[in-house]
Amino acid sequence: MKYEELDQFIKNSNYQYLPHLSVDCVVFGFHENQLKVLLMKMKHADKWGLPGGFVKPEESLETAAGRVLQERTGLDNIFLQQFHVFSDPDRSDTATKVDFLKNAGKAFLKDDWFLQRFLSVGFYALVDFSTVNPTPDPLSEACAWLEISEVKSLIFDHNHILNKALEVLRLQLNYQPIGYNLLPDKFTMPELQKLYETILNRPLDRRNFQRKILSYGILRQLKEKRKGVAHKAPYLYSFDLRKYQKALKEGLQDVW
Amino acid sequence: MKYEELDQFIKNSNYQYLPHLSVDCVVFGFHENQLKVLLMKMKHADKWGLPGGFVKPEESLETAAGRVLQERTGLDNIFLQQFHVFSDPDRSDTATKVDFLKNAGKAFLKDDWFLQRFLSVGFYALVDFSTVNPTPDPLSEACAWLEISEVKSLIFDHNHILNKALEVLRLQLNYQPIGYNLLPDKFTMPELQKLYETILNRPLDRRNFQRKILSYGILRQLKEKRKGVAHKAPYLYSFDLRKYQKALKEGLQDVW
DNA sequence: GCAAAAGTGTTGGCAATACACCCATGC
DNA sequence: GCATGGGTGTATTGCCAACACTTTTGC
Repeated sequence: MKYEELDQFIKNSNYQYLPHLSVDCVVFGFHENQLKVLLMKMKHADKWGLPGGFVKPEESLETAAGRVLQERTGLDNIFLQQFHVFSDPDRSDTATKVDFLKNAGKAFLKDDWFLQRFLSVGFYALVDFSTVNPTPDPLSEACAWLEISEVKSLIFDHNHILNKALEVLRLQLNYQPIGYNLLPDKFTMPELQKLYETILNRPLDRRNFQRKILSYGILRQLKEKRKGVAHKAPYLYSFDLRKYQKALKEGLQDVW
Repeated sequence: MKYEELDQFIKNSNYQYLPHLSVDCVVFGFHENQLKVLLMKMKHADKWGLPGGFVKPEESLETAAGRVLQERTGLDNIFLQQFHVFSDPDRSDTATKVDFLKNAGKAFLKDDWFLQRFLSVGFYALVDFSTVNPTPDPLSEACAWLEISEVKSLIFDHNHILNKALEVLRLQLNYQPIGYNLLPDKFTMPELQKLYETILNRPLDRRNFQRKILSYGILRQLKEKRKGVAHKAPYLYSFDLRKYQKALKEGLQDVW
């Protein structure tokens, strides 16, 4: 990433974006039976952080988050869900930011746009791992998928944001279908089960899982089977998108 | 409300508060078997709206919402839950605000603080109706409880905010206990049931309701009964606060 | 004694759990 | 042919929904 780009970014921020406000995205992907999250290696700081960005004067938060993720993944129409605003006045400590500017060899003013207090709106995104093209932004030097349990200390309160996203995701599993955004078009029942097990971090019974997930009526069993695999070939499934959307809207089940 | 107060408010806003950002609160109360919401009659506009306010430079959103509600209800330590950020660029149309300033007999500048675009963080609050002392703010001339189904057209996107709050409340009923914040310390089983029925807008079976709610283990049956009522005297109950809090944290039940 | 509200109990059906057997494939 | 993973079936359990009878109180 070129010096001029970062320079440009910092210089233009204060009139390109709304002050005090950012969006941070927890992008979940599923690969080799692991739940992964997209992280950025920050420049001039030996830390990783969530992909994030700022909000333009005419954008909704959803548009802003979508734009940020389009830039970081190359994907349009990502499944995005706002889940919490992080507004602790001390959430992004100034020291870290001052260090960043210093290490970047930049002079800074006491009321630099970049140094102001930020509230951040957390979004989580579910994406098909295989279609993502991770791309760093002006503030970061690398961009990569990390396995959830291997994520160490992140910048600012990003660990907190990530944990909250996971918590919300697990909760939503109870009343929303999941998988359409995380899996390829065709997938097998064991793959879908692994996804659930990975998110819940707990094994599920094969047979009961199948019965339950089929009872939601959102799956279509295809005629084909997965080819070229060891052992018995599993059937391929795809989501019945209409019924899936309906389930998303109306919820899967109610207690009351 | 005196002219000077509104004048003062508008003049001071731009350095007292963060720009572009507001909080709006949907305050639910329960009275005479009805679900009520606290609304404000806006000055110089023949419309009602949600109690709201702005965020000071050193406040978290939760602190800001708590402060606003303390002023509007007289209560401290209100049960507050942030539920969504409303960020449509057109959510608060400028025309309405210009009208407001005109009707208030105020000159206004094109880049008036008050006329800028606002994102609003929605909070919902659950309060004990009987302890609230509704108090207008500088922008409103009255403050009153309205029955949910009798709420007409509100200012800006406040109907949308209210509906979203209701939706979230109904959803949370499925995995969180409710009632501690909405009912007096002692209450009867039929009263608690009416609360649930009112929120869900649907009748429930007496006997099944009792079994289910008791199975959560968050209620304590008291020795006393409600006195001075017609017909058979119902038992009084109170929440076991420790178990109630535990249920709030851990959730009532999981599908997976 | 009658109406209205509240306390308590029973039953049938469905759904979640736990578990077992058979089938296909690679080595 | 054996280990591994996948497809399918069943029996038991427990919970939920529907429903009935009894008790208390005011009039």
